[in-house]
Amino acid sequence: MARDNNDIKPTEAELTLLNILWKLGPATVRQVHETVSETQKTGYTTVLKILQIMHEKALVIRDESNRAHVYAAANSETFTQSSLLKDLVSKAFGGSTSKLVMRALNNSTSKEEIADIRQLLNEIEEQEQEQ
Amino acid sequence: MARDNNDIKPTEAELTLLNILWKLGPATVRQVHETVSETQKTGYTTVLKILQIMHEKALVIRDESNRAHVYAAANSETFTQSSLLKDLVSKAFGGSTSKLVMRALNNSTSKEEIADIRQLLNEIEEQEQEQ
DNA sequence: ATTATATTACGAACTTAATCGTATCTCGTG
DNA sequence: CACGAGATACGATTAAGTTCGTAATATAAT
Repeated sequence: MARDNNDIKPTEAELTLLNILWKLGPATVRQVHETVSETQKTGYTTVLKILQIMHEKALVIRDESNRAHVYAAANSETFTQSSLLKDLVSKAFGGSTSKLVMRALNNSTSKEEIADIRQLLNEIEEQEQEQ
Repeated sequence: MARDNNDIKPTEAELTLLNILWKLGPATVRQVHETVSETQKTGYTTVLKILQIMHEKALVIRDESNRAHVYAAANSETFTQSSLLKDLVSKAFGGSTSKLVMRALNNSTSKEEIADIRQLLNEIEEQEQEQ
C-alpha cells in the first residue's frame, strides 16, 4: 500500500547521488564520484554499488552501450520532491499540507520569498477559477 | 556536526509512537500499544522496546515512579516538525525553504488553506516590520 | 506465603543501508 | 596477441532499525 512502481523513497545516500545526477544530467560513475568527492570522502566502488542498487530499485536508468555505463535519474527532481513531501505530510503533519507549509513559513523566510509565495498563491487561485 | 542534544531525527517507527504521545499526552506502554494497535498489528514488547530506545536517545522522557512507566515526548510536535522540515529542505531542496513551500503548494491546497496561508504571510511581514 | 498477573529487561533474529576490498571483465595500445 | 588501465560485479563487514520471545521482577489477589 505504498510500494508502487514510482514511489520508492530514496535513502539518504541515494538522494545525495540523485541530487548530483539532476545537476549533471546523465553521467558515468566516475563523474558522479568526482562530484561527490568535492564534499565527502567516499570510495569509488561505494558510489558504483549505490548506483547499481538504485538501478535495481528503478531509481535510475542506465545506458550500458558503452563500457562505462551512463546513469540518469529515473524521475525528475520535482517529482521526487513531491513524493518526499507527501511522505512527510502523512507521517508528521497528519496529512495536512497546509500545516506543513505554515510550519515551514514560520521557520525562515525572507521578504522576497514571501513575495514569491504570494504570487504563487495568486496563480493557483486563478487556475482554480478557470476550472 | 548535526547530532546535537536536541536534534536526533526519529525513525519511522519512533515517529509513529511520538504522534501517539503527542495525541495522548504522557502515557504508559499499554496505552501506547492499545492506540498503535488500532491501525497496525504490533507486539506489546515491540512498542516497549522502541520506547526504551527512544528513552536512551532522549526522544522521550519517562516517569518511573510507578511500576508502569509513563512516557512522554521529550520535544514538542512543533519542534520536531521543524526539525524534520529543516532536514528535508537541506537534503532535497538545496536549502531553500521557499522552494519546498512552493512545491508543497503545487501539490494540493484548497481555497481555505490558501486563505490561511495568506493570513500567515501577512502576520509574518507585520512581525518583521516591528523589528 | 503462594500464586497469578502485569510489567520491564534482555537478547536474539532478521532486514536494510552503507562501505569497501578483491575479483573479473573489456578494450585500446604496443 | 598480450598487457595494463579502467570499468563492473560480487561478496563481506559493519551499523542501525524493527520485531518479538523469554526471563526476571514487581504487584495484587487468594
